[in-house]
Amino acid sequence: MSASASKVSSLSDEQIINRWGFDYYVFKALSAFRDADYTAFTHFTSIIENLVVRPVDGHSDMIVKLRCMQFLSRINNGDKLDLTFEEPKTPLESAVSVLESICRDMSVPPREQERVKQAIIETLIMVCLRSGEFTRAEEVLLRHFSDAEDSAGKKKLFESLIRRRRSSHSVLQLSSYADFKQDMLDFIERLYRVPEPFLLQMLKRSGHPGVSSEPVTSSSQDRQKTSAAAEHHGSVCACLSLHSLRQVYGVLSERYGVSVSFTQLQQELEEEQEQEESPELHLALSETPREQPEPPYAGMTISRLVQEDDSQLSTAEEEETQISSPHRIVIPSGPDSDDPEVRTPVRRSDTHNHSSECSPAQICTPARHTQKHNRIILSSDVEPEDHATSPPSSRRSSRHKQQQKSDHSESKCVMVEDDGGSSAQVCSPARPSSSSSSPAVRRSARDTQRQSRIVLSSDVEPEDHATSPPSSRRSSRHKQQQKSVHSESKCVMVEDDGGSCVQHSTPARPSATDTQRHNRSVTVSSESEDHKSSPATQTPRRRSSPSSGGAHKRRRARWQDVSGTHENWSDEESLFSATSGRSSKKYSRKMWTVQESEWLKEGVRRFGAGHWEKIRSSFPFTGRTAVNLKDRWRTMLKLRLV
DNA sequence: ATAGGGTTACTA
DNA sequence: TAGTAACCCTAT
Repeated sequence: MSASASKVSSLSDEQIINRWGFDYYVFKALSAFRDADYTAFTHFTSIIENLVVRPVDGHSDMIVKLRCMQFLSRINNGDKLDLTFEEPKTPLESAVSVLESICRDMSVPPREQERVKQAIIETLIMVCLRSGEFTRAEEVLLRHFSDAEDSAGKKKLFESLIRRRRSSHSVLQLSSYADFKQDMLDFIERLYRVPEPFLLQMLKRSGHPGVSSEPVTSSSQDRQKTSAAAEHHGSVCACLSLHSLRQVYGVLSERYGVSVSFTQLQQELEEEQEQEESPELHLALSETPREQPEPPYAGMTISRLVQEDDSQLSTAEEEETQISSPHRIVIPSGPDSDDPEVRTPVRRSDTHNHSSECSPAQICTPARHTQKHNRIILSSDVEPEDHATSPPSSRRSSRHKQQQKSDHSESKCVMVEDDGGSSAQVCSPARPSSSSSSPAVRRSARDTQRQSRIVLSSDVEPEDHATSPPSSRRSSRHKQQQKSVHSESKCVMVEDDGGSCVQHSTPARPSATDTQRHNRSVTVSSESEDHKSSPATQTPRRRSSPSSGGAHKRRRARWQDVSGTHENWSDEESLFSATSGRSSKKYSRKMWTVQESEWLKEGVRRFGAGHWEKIRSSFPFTGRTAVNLKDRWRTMLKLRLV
């Protein structure tokens, strides 16, 4: 098939299915929020967080959804002043940052943007006042409060309350935080109507009773049912009537502007069948391939988008299994189907994934169909997850010193990564100096994220505000760094049959497993954070400020109790969750990915070295500060990577 | 916000 | 324990 088809096939089953799950849980999270079931909302965002650490078929609308989730998470926790998503900001200040990101990527009328921002700021001030945090309220007032005339009155009022240290006033009682939350949700929903997720549509089509088709507004009970049903449905064998399929296709193609007719697809499938002798019907959506530039994030795995760590080392892991066992979904002809059951095993492509793609939102980020990337396989024999197959522990390939002449090979590596071939150039459009703009999906310092996990999974536990920054810890003076090292970064590329490449960059580590994988023609996804994080697991040691250490450890332990899988979390895990208290001083290193380095290079090329903040905000860096960028650039220079 | 020196985390 | 990338701190 066409190039698009090969792209499709380059997606792993996990990526595709995770995408479905992602869409579904975003949908659920919004429903829960709408229903004021904030506990459920937190649960769903938690699931999403977990999900996006895995490889996911990431499209630009995924970023939009993630931002919406981030925004709502911050809003949701906005009345808890002791939490932070990005230090040292309060949740609502973080919400403003996310809002700015959202507004950059989607066309939001300036007025609306201003209104929402103002609502957030006012609420924040009220929250501060109610909790007696007058100084903070004053800070916020001075820093953020609109100077618009129509808010002058409010400003005066707040000023007066602050001056008089009044934490109760009729104004403060007037608006409830719950209303505010719903207002923010309305804003998000007006901006971006999340389409019904593919999984729900399939469930509905399958004739499963009790599936609500309403968009985001149905009750959470309904949704619970749906969810249960979906689970039930998950690995069940099903048959899809051609009629149903046609219906679904009709709806979806219309909604998402797919111009290929069902019949065309069938023909294509037949041809394909002939060629492949596959027992399955392969409906590759041959929507006219769009040659336009791909959406900034298209083709990236979300793990890349979120973690950006994939290229550090390729652990490959479970991907091994997917080749041999494609997941297949077979949809039963539902009770409502009056068609004679057509058991033609069907393999078809995509539409589903796009179920969310071309939503009505006015996404400026070139959100486009990327149908080519996905396919749905409808057939029999379901093979439930083998992801469990855990990876070998030794993950890093041994250092291949001097393996490369240096520079050249490095840059090559960069080009190959990512199934979609999305490399550095795929960055979001440079936005001329929106300086204060908050980063895309960016999170705060690492260890705080770790904490936030805990907060998420076991209810807020505000503490260690006291954590005082360590006073100068300089003492033992290290020796001077030596110049040396030219060829530190190695790039080993492994290409599998599918053409996907693995690269091991920089600290190359033991690669026995890689070779094996290679030999076995395994698609090795570039994500890898999970395993690499083992070092992180070794609990950052030293450099602890005495005051924070205890609490920190406690929380860690607690988290580990809860999940037992802490090891598998990346440093960058926390998308939506907040952390309580200020930073502890420990950190664990997060190596730079090739992708990030490429962004950096591109940024420097575009804006020049030294404009770190501008660069940072122009690319989807996550968890990187301008200083980080500067340091990385310094390292790259040292290593002559640029 | 950035530059540059110092420190820490992590690997071999 | 050395080497080093990533990170932190602080002066500007």
